[in-house]
Amino acid sequence: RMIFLEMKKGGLVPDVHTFSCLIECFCKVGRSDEACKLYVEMSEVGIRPTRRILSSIIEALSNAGQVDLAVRFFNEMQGDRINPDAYMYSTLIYAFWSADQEGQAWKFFNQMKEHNVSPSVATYNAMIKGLSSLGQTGKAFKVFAEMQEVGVIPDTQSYSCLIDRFIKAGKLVDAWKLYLQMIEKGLQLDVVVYTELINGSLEAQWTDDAKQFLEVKKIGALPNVVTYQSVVEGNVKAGDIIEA
RNA sequence: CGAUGACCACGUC
Repeated sequence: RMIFLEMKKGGLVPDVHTFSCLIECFCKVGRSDEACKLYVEMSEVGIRPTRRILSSIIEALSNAGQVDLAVRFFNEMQGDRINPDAYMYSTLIYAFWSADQEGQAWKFFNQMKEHNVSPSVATYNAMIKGLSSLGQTGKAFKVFAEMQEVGVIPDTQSYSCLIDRFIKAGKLVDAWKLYLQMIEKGLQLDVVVYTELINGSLEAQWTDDAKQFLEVKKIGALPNVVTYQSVVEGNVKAGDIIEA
Protein backbone atom coordinates (compact mmCIF):
# COMPACT_ATOMS: atom_id res chain seq x y z
CA ARG A 1 0.00 0.00 0.00
CA MET A 2 2.85 2.38 0.79
CA ILE A 3 4.50 1.75 -2.52
CA PHE A 4 1.13 2.13 -4.17
CA LEU A 5 0.72 5.58 -2.61
CA GLU A 6 4.26 6.50 -3.46
CA MET A 7 3.85 5.61 -7.11
CA LYS A 8 0.71 7.69 -7.33
CA LYS A 9 2.48 10.61 -5.69
CA GLY A 10 5.28 10.28 -8.18
CA GLY A 11 2.79 10.67 -10.98
CA LEU A 12 2.65 7.04 -12.06
CA VAL A 13 -0.77 5.79 -12.97
CA PRO A 14 -1.75 2.41 -11.57
CA ASP A 15 -3.15 0.05 -14.17
CA VAL A 16 -5.34 -3.00 -13.91
CA HIS A 17 -2.38 -5.17 -12.91
CA THR A 18 -1.46 -2.88 -10.07
CA PHE A 19 -4.99 -3.03 -8.72
CA SER A 20 -5.28 -6.73 -9.33
CA CYS A 21 -2.15 -7.45 -7.38
CA LEU A 22 -3.15 -5.32 -4.41
CA ILE A 23 -6.74 -6.50 -4.33
CA GLU A 24 -5.68 -10.13 -4.44
CA CYS A 25 -3.22 -9.59 -1.62
CA PHE A 26 -5.80 -7.95 0.61
CA CYS A 27 -8.25 -10.71 -0.18
CA LYS A 28 -5.74 -13.38 0.72
CA VAL A 29 -5.11 -11.90 4.13
CA GLY A 30 -8.78 -11.50 4.84
CA ARG A 31 -8.99 -7.75 4.36
CA SER A 32 -12.01 -7.69 2.09
CA ASP A 33 -12.76 -4.15 3.28
CA GLU A 34 -9.50 -2.83 1.83
CA ALA A 35 -10.02 -4.90 -1.30
CA CYS A 36 -13.44 -3.36 -1.82
CA LYS A 37 -12.08 0.14 -1.36
CA LEU A 38 -9.48 -0.50 -4.03
CA TYR A 39 -12.16 -1.95 -6.25
CA VAL A 40 -14.13 1.28 -5.94
CA GLU A 41 -11.06 3.38 -6.59
CA MET A 42 -10.29 1.31 -9.64
CA SER A 43 -13.79 1.73 -11.01
CA GLU A 44 -13.60 5.46 -10.39
CA VAL A 45 -10.54 5.82 -12.58
CA GLY A 46 -12.34 3.91 -15.27
CA ILE A 47 -10.54 0.56 -15.13
CA ARG A 48 -12.78 -2.44 -15.76
CA PRO A 49 -12.37 -5.34 -13.39
CA THR A 50 -11.15 -8.75 -14.51
CA ARG A 51 -12.53 -12.18 -13.72
CA ARG A 52 -9.60 -12.80 -11.46
CA ILE A 53 -10.23 -9.68 -9.39
CA LEU A 54 -13.90 -10.51 -8.95
CA SER A 55 -13.16 -14.07 -8.11
CA SER A 56 -10.84 -12.93 -5.32
CA ILE A 57 -13.31 -10.42 -3.94
CA ILE A 58 -16.24 -12.81 -4.03
CA GLU A 59 -14.20 -15.41 -2.23
CA ALA A 60 -12.90 -12.99 0.39
CA LEU A 61 -16.36 -11.64 1.12
CA SER A 62 -17.76 -15.15 1.34
CA ASN A 63 -15.12 -16.13 3.83
CA ALA A 64 -15.78 -13.00 5.83
CA GLY A 65 -19.42 -13.97 6.18
CA GLN A 66 -20.56 -11.24 3.82
CA VAL A 67 -22.29 -13.44 1.31
CA ASP A 68 -24.89 -10.88 0.47
CA LEU A 69 -22.26 -8.41 -0.60
CA ALA A 70 -20.50 -11.16 -2.53
CA VAL A 71 -23.73 -11.83 -4.39
CA ARG A 72 -23.94 -8.17 -5.36
CA PHE A 73 -20.52 -8.33 -6.97
CA PHE A 74 -21.53 -11.61 -8.56
CA ASN A 75 -24.62 -10.05 -10.12
CA GLU A 76 -23.03 -6.77 -11.10
CA MET A 77 -20.00 -8.30 -12.77
CA GLN A 78 -22.26 -9.70 -15.44
CA GLY A 79 -22.73 -6.12 -16.61
CA ASP A 80 -19.00 -6.13 -17.30
CA ARG A 81 -19.57 -9.28 -19.35
CA ILE A 82 -17.79 -11.44 -16.81
CA ASN A 83 -19.69 -14.66 -16.56
CA PRO A 84 -19.58 -16.67 -13.39
CA ASP A 85 -17.68 -19.95 -13.53
CA ALA A 86 -18.04 -23.11 -11.48
CA TYR A 87 -15.42 -21.87 -9.07
CA MET A 88 -17.37 -18.73 -8.17
CA TYR A 89 -20.61 -20.65 -7.87
CA SER A 90 -18.95 -23.18 -5.57
CA THR A 91 -17.52 -20.46 -3.38
CA LEU A 92 -20.92 -18.85 -3.00
CA ILE A 93 -22.76 -22.11 -2.46
CA TYR A 94 -20.35 -23.07 0.29
CA ALA A 95 -20.82 -19.64 1.86
CA PHE A 96 -24.60 -19.97 1.74
CA TRP A 97 -24.46 -23.20 3.68
CA SER A 98 -22.12 -21.63 6.22
CA ALA A 99 -24.58 -18.77 6.59
CA ASP A 100 -27.50 -21.14 7.00
CA GLN A 101 -29.03 -20.05 3.73
CA GLU A 102 -30.13 -23.39 2.40
CA GLY A 103 -32.60 -21.85 -0.02
CA GLN A 104 -29.93 -19.70 -1.63
CA ALA A 105 -27.58 -22.64 -1.88
CA TRP A 106 -30.16 -24.60 -3.84
CA LYS A 107 -31.09 -21.59 -5.91
CA PHE A 108 -27.53 -21.02 -7.10
CA PHE A 109 -26.92 -24.73 -7.54
CA ASN A 110 -29.91 -24.93 -9.87
CA GLN A 111 -29.11 -21.64 -11.50
CA MET A 112 -25.66 -22.69 -12.55
CA LYS A 113 -27.05 -25.75 -14.25
CA GLU A 114 -29.65 -23.65 -16.03
CA HIS A 115 -26.88 -21.37 -17.24
CA ASN A 116 -24.89 -24.35 -18.45
CA VAL A 117 -22.10 -23.98 -15.94
CA SER A 118 -21.29 -27.54 -14.95
CA PRO A 119 -20.97 -28.11 -11.22
CA SER A 120 -17.51 -29.38 -10.29
CA VAL A 121 -16.54 -31.89 -7.62
CA ALA A 122 -16.16 -28.99 -5.21
CA THR A 123 -19.64 -27.73 -6.01
CA TYR A 124 -21.12 -31.13 -5.29
CA ASN A 125 -19.01 -31.50 -2.17
CA ALA A 126 -20.25 -28.16 -0.89
CA MET A 127 -23.84 -29.34 -1.36
CA ILE A 128 -23.12 -32.69 0.27
CA LYS A 129 -21.42 -31.05 3.21
CA GLY A 130 -24.18 -28.51 3.69
CA LEU A 131 -26.96 -31.05 3.52
CA SER A 132 -25.27 -33.53 5.78
CA SER A 133 -24.44 -31.00 8.43
CA LEU A 134 -28.15 -30.28 8.63
CA GLY A 135 -28.66 -33.99 9.17
CA GLN A 136 -30.18 -34.39 5.72
CA THR A 137 -28.13 -37.42 4.80
CA GLY A 138 -30.82 -38.69 2.48
CA LYS A 139 -30.68 -35.57 0.34
CA ALA A 140 -26.90 -35.53 0.56
CA PHE A 141 -26.81 -39.05 -0.77
CA LYS A 142 -29.10 -38.06 -3.63
CA VAL A 143 -26.69 -35.32 -4.62
CA PHE A 144 -23.89 -37.86 -4.38
CA ALA A 145 -25.83 -40.11 -6.75
CA GLU A 146 -26.53 -37.21 -9.08
CA MET A 147 -22.90 -36.30 -9.48
CA GLN A 148 -22.11 -39.82 -10.56
CA GLU A 149 -24.98 -39.79 -13.03
CA VAL A 150 -23.63 -36.70 -14.72
CA GLY A 151 -20.10 -38.05 -14.74
CA VAL A 152 -18.47 -36.05 -11.97
CA ILE A 153 -16.29 -38.51 -10.08
CA PRO A 154 -16.62 -38.23 -6.30
CA ASP A 155 -13.28 -37.70 -4.62
CA THR A 156 -11.95 -38.57 -1.19
CA GLN A 157 -13.68 -35.55 0.30
CA SER A 158 -17.08 -36.50 -1.08
CA TYR A 159 -16.80 -39.89 0.54
CA SER A 160 -15.23 -38.55 3.71
CA CYS A 161 -18.09 -36.17 4.31
CA LEU A 162 -20.76 -38.83 3.84
CA ILE A 163 -18.90 -41.46 5.83
CA ASP A 164 -18.56 -39.04 8.72
CA ARG A 165 -22.23 -38.14 8.72
CA PHE A 166 -23.36 -41.73 8.45
CA ILE A 167 -21.17 -42.68 11.39
CA LYS A 168 -22.45 -39.79 13.47
CA ALA A 169 -26.00 -40.83 12.63
CA GLY A 170 -25.22 -44.36 13.78
CA LYS A 171 -25.58 -45.72 10.26
CA LEU A 172 -22.42 -47.74 10.35
CA VAL A 173 -23.49 -50.12 7.63
CA ASP A 174 -23.96 -47.28 5.18
CA ALA A 175 -20.64 -45.78 6.20
CA TRP A 176 -18.83 -49.05 5.69
CA LYS A 177 -20.46 -49.57 2.31
CA LEU A 178 -18.93 -46.28 1.18
CA TYR A 179 -15.60 -47.24 2.67
CA LEU A 180 -15.59 -50.46 0.65
CA GLN A 181 -16.67 -48.54 -2.41
CA MET A 182 -13.68 -46.24 -2.06
CA ILE A 183 -11.34 -49.20 -2.04
CA GLU A 184 -13.16 -50.73 -4.98
CA LYS A 185 -12.75 -47.55 -7.00
CA GLY A 186 -9.12 -47.24 -6.08
CA LEU A 187 -9.58 -43.96 -4.23
CA GLN A 188 -6.87 -42.80 -1.90
CA LEU A 189 -7.93 -43.23 1.73
CA ASP A 190 -6.23 -40.61 3.83
CA VAL A 191 -5.85 -39.77 7.50
CA VAL A 192 -9.19 -37.96 7.62
CA VAL A 193 -11.15 -40.96 6.39
CA TYR A 194 -9.25 -43.31 8.66
CA THR A 195 -9.92 -41.13 11.65
CA GLU A 196 -13.61 -41.19 10.84
CA LEU A 197 -13.52 -44.96 10.48
CA ILE A 198 -11.75 -45.27 13.80
CA ASN A 199 -14.52 -43.24 15.39
CA GLY A 200 -17.08 -45.58 13.89
CA SER A 201 -15.24 -48.72 14.88
CA LEU A 202 -14.88 -47.62 18.47
CA GLU A 203 -18.50 -46.61 18.66
CA ALA A 204 -19.45 -50.10 17.56
CA GLN A 205 -16.86 -51.60 19.93
CA TRP A 206 -14.92 -53.09 17.03
CA THR A 207 -11.60 -52.57 18.74
CA ASP A 208 -9.66 -54.73 16.33
CA ASP A 209 -10.84 -52.71 13.36
CA ALA A 210 -9.92 -49.50 15.11
CA LYS A 211 -6.42 -50.79 15.73
CA GLN A 212 -6.10 -51.92 12.17
CA PHE A 213 -6.80 -48.42 10.91
CA LEU A 214 -3.80 -47.20 12.88
CA GLU A 215 -1.39 -49.54 11.14
CA VAL A 216 0.70 -46.99 9.35
CA LYS A 217 2.65 -49.29 7.10
CA LYS A 218 -0.39 -51.25 6.00
CA ILE A 219 -2.56 -48.32 5.09
CA GLY A 220 -0.02 -45.72 4.13
CA ALA A 221 -1.48 -42.79 6.03
CA LEU A 222 0.11 -41.24 9.08
CA PRO A 223 -2.16 -40.77 12.07
CA ASN A 224 -2.16 -37.22 13.38
CA VAL A 225 -3.19 -35.54 16.61
CA VAL A 226 -6.88 -35.67 15.70
CA THR A 227 -6.58 -39.41 15.08
CA TYR A 228 -5.11 -40.03 18.51
CA GLN A 229 -7.68 -37.82 20.16
CA SER A 230 -10.33 -40.02 18.59
CA VAL A 231 -8.60 -43.19 19.71
CA VAL A 232 -8.33 -42.01 23.29
CA GLU A 233 -11.82 -40.58 23.49
CA GLY A 234 -13.39 -43.56 21.77
CA ASN A 235 -11.78 -46.02 24.10
CA VAL A 236 -12.70 -44.01 27.16
CA LYS A 237 -16.30 -43.90 26.03
CA ALA A 238 -16.19 -47.64 25.46
CA GLY A 239 -14.98 -48.00 29.04
CA ASP A 240 -11.52 -49.25 28.16
CA ILE A 241 -9.25 -46.92 30.06
CA ILE A 242 -6.24 -49.19 29.73
CA GLU A 243 -6.46 -49.26 25.96
CA ALA A 244 -7.02 -45.51 25.91
C1' C B 1 -3.88 -17.85 -9.21
C1' G B 2 -7.90 -19.28 -6.32
C1' A B 3 -13.06 -22.96 -3.82
C1' U B 4 -14.91 -28.36 -1.01
C1' G B 5 -13.98 -33.42 3.90
C1' A B 6 -12.55 -35.45 10.45
C1' C B 7 -11.27 -32.78 16.13
C1' C B 8 -10.53 -27.92 17.76
C1' A B 9 -11.00 -22.85 16.75
C1' C B 10 -14.01 -19.20 14.43
C1' G B 11 -19.35 -17.41 14.00
C1' U B 12 -24.74 -17.05 16.19
C1' C B 13 -27.63 -17.18 20.74
